[in-house]
Amino acid sequence: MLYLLQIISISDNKMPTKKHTLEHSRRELGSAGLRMTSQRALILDIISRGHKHLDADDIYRLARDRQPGISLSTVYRNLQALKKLGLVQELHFDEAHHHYEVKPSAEHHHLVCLGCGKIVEFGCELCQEMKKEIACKKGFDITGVEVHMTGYCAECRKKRNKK
Amino acid sequence: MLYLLQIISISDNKMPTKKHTLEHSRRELGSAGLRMTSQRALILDIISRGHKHLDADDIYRLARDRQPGISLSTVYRNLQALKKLGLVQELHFDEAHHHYEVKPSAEHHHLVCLGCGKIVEFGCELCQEMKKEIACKKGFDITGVEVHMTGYCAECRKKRNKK
DNA sequence: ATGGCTGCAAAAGTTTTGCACTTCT
DNA sequence: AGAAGTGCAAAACTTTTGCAGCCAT
Repeated sequence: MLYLLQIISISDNKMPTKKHTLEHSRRELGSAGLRMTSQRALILDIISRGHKHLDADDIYRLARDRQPGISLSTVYRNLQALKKLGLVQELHFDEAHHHYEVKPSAEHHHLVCLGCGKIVEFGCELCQEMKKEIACKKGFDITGVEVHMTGYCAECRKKRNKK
Repeated sequence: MLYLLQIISISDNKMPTKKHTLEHSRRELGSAGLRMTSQRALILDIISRGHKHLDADDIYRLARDRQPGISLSTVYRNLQALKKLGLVQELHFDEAHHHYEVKPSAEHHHLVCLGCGKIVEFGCELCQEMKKEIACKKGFDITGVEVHMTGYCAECRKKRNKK
């Protein structure tokens, strides 16, 4: 499976600190009848710290470093729960990997280099316009936008030309 | 795994007929040292006819209806070969399914209703601008853009409000 | 003829589930 | 207390691979 998760923008406008997001998560969990367990907190922490793109297994291994007994099922179950809750959001990348990342507040998208695999994030004002346009045209209430571009970065283009 | 394939836009401006795409495919295959087999043709035909979003298994079952001996490995191998060749392109949707669709000529994107699962396709001129903007800002040569929006369609909104 | 392709079966990998036990609230 | 959560192991899926024979070119 290949997808990404990102923590949805914290809805208050203050700088979201770790404490904020943890408390926020706890509230969200609570109001859904779910609990905050050490595993859950650990997983949330890993996802929100890790500014890299982590997959389920990466998260599992990182979690195991800090809490050796944790099981992979727990990771999967929690990713699913958090996703369902809306605390975490799936993105979909290339074929073989699932990654996870934080999205502190601003909506951003991904640009993947097909040469070196580098992932660049970018913000985009046009997306907002696009969203409005499509919402209007199709009569949808749009809740999420994900833009995924692929191409070759400057360095890889240079390398390619040399060959 | 969850991704979509779509036949990349036929590069001549004539209305792409089945014959055209098949010949085109054959040429592309040939120049890569690959062959056109009955299975390959069948799979290509299924993908290019099926205007629905089919996953690997759907394709397998449809193929089996017409050629009972075909194997799932063959479907996978072909999807991969066609993808590598660029005759087919992967998209990434929601979590649990892989779909395939045809993209006759114009770039288009997807809007998924979270209520009823309906998938609406849309074209978007802003995307071209967006592409240019990002290419320029990040120094990339951009080869593909995929936009994926989620939300609720008019009907599902009505239903929701009634509740 | 010869190198790509296929079917079959087995393997590899990822995600889900059943169950008994534990732990938040 | 009671419901949600956990670990473990097994199951369910999806995708990939090895191999012997087949078939486009």
